[in-house]
Amino acid sequence: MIDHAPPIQPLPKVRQGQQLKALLRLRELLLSGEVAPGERVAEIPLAARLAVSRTPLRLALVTLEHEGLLAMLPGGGFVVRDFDPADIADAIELRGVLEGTAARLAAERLTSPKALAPLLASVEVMEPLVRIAHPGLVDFEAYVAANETFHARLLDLAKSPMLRRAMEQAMALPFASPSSFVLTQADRPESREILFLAQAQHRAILQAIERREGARAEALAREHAQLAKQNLQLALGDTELLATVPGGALIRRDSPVGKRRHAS
Amino acid sequence: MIDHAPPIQPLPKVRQGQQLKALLRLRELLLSGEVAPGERVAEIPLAARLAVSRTPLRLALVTLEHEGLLAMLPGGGFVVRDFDPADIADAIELRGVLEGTAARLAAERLTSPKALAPLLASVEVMEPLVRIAHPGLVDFEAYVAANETFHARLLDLAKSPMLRRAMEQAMALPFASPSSFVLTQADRPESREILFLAQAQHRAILQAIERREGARAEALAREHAQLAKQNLQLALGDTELLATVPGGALIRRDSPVGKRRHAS
DNA sequence: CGCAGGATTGTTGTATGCAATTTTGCCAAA
DNA sequence: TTTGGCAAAATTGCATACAACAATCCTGCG
Repeated sequence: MIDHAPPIQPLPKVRQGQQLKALLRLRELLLSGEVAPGERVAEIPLAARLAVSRTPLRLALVTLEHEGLLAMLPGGGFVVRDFDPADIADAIELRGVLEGTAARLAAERLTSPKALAPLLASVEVMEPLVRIAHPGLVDFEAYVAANETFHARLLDLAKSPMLRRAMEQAMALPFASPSSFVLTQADRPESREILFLAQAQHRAILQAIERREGARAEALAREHAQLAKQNLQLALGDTELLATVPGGALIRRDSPVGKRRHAS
Repeated sequence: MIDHAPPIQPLPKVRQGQQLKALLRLRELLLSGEVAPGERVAEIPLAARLAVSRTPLRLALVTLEHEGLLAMLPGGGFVVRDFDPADIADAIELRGVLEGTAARLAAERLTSPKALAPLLASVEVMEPLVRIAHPGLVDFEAYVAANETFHARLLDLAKSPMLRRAMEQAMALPFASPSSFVLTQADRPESREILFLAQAQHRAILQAIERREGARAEALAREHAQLAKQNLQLALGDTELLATVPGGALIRRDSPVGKRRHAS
């Protein structure tokens, strides 16, 4: 029994020690909005807050700048970035393009139908969860997990370290992640229908890859991402909903009631 | 006077001082191969060589890791990465996909024909340079400059900061840059023909955007990138040629004599 | 002679002190 | 009241010292 395709180059992109602590805690602070967008990130108090010294903190700052959550200031130092709805939409569009490419490459580079087993497995996990006839509430947690697995396996099938890098970079912004807006419809009555549509697309993508129909696979994966964009539009109208999405605190809605800009 | 404009738009992604010096010099050392692929990067001697201290050097190391030129080691520290032909091909493919998206967005988001002026200007600069009837040698330097301008203006027209980010990341690998393999054909007799073809694609992309034919613009931009892939194949067979391309020292050819591994 | 254990050396990760530059606050002058 | 400039304060950037960790080599024992 062979675990499927191992990574070609096991690159340990993982920091360790204080630097990792700073990175994780600060990222959490940013995504939760505890350190607000527009706010200048002061190193010394932040280092104290994170219980690390300035040196590893500074490394983490540079990393987060590359991830896109921070921006450099002309005079030095960093600010917390924010994103307007157009940015979010473009981020999702971009993910769609990259996933489309992954799907196409998966189709073009498929060697044996057996290689599709992991992808198929994730699809089959989701299948019963989205059945419209299925009684009770949707198990969103299980769906999200399987959904992310699906997208991860799809990326595996593309067999392209370069594409993987690009995808990781694109999904560093949390609201660009495949499942980011799934939970926004947890309470909506039509949620099951939407998930059913998404699942239909999953199956279609799988089929297209299996038949080596690269162009179709690409188009389907792109359209799949449009679903997220649609959910974004819904969420933008509902402040509470927006607060539940991962990086929701970073989304700037152009003055719904009044412009609020507070430092700390 | 709190008449603040909200935009944090102007992102000065520019380092300064010692950090910048370390970044530029080290990047140069990496691209030229003076610090060879596979080699572990020792901080202390390198700091001495670059005439900076370890602190700014370390920041530069993290940056270069994000750019993809370095990789972290499990025990700590960094190695110089290398890339096999399949990686290069995928990098070019990826650039094609992103530029295709830029072209499509440019078409979809075009407001006025006047906005095309900068793109048109760069096309017209190249026009006389590639005329087959044109006497004398091709002015490659001028062509490369105008070509890069073309691709930069195209990215402008997409009006998408997110796409810009992705593109910058993808082109951090120098051989993925639009002009990287142009110079490899400087001596070839058919160079003018190839450049003429490329220019025809430039014109076609411009026209498609002008007519707001997004799908066509995307397909053309993708095909345009295929030209670079073709030049890559040529360069892979010629060691001397490969040495002239920007990041050529980073390309690993599995065996000296014409061994080519098909990436599919 | 081989292997294991330990000391030693070299390297990276972290902390802190210092210098330089930017920002801020204040006061004076138009 | 506004503006210009100057000084003080705070913050970033840099350098170095120290600590922890890993690899290596030597030595002693089996």
